[in-house]
Amino acid sequence: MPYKAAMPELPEVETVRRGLLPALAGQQIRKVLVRRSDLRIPVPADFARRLEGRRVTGIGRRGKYLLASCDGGLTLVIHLGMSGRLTIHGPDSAGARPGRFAHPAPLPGPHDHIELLTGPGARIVFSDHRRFGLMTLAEEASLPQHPLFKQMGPEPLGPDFTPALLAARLRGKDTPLKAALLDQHVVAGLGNIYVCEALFRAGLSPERRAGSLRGKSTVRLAEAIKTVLEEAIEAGGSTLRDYAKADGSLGYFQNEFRVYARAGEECSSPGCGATIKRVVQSNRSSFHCPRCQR
DNA sequence: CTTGGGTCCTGTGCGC
DNA sequence: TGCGCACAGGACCCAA
Repeated sequence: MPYKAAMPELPEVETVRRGLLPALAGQQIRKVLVRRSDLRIPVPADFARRLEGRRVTGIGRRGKYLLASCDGGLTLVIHLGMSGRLTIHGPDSAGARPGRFAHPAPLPGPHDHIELLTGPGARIVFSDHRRFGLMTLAEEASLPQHPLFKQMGPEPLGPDFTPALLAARLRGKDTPLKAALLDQHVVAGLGNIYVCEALFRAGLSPERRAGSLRGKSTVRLAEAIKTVLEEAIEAGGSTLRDYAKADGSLGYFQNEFRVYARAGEECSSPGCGATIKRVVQSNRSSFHCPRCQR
C-alpha cells in the first residue's frame, strides 16, 4: 500500500507550529476572511470581528491543536483534522524570500476556507478539503476547562509523561492497546501512524489488552512513544527549512516508517524475517510484525 | 461508567 | 476512457 499524505498527528502539528512562528508570532491580524464556516465545529459568527486588530503573541500546541495566543487574552484554536493545511503567503514586496513563501498569491481555491491577513499581501490561508479541521476562539484563561481540552490526556513529550503515568492511564482498560493509544483522553497527540510505529518499537501487539501491561512493557512503550515522536519532529524540522508550506506534509519521516503502510514487506528487525501484517481495528488499519510484537 | 461502531468529508487509485 | 467504489482517518455521537 503506497504512502499517500502525512496525516497531521503531533509531530506534523509541531512542525506546522514552528513553521508558523516566524510568519505569525508578533504580527497583527489586520483582516480575517471566512469563506466557509461549516467546519467540524462551526466557525463562530463573530470570529472575524473578535480576531481583527489583535496581535499574535505566541503559538503553542496541545495534542494535535495549535493555539495562537493573541493580546487581550484571546486564543485562536486550530485543528488540521485529516487534510487541513496552513499556507503562508507574501508579503508582496519587501521581505519575500523565494522558496520560503508560496508566491505569487494564487486566487483562493475551493477549499481555502479562512484567511488571516497580516500585512500587504501577507496572509495565512487555512484550507481543508475534508473539513474535519476547525478554527475557533477561546478565552485563554478558560482553555483548561474548554470542552476540547478538559478531558485531554497528558502531553507525551512533556516532563510529566512517565512510565508510571502511562501505566496509570492504561490500568483497568479492557480495550486493545491500539484503541487505547488512539484515545486522546489517554495520551494526547497520537494518531494511527505513530501508534503503529510506537507499538512496533516497543515490541507490543496492537491487539494486546491495554490493561495487561506490566513494568518493563510500560517503560518500553513510554520510551517508544517519546522516541518516535521526537524523531518525526526532527525529520519534519529538517525539511521545513527547505520548503514553502507550513503544512507538515513534506516531512521525510515517511521513509522511516517501519510498519505503517508496509503490509507484505519483510520486518526490518534484524534477523526477524517475518512479514508485516495489516489488521483492522476500530475500522482503522493496524500494521504490525506478528513475530516482534507481543 | 466503559466500549465499540457509525458518521462526517472528498481526493485518490483501483478494477472492470 | 470512464464509471463506481473502497479507502484514508480525527473526533464526536450514541447505543448497548
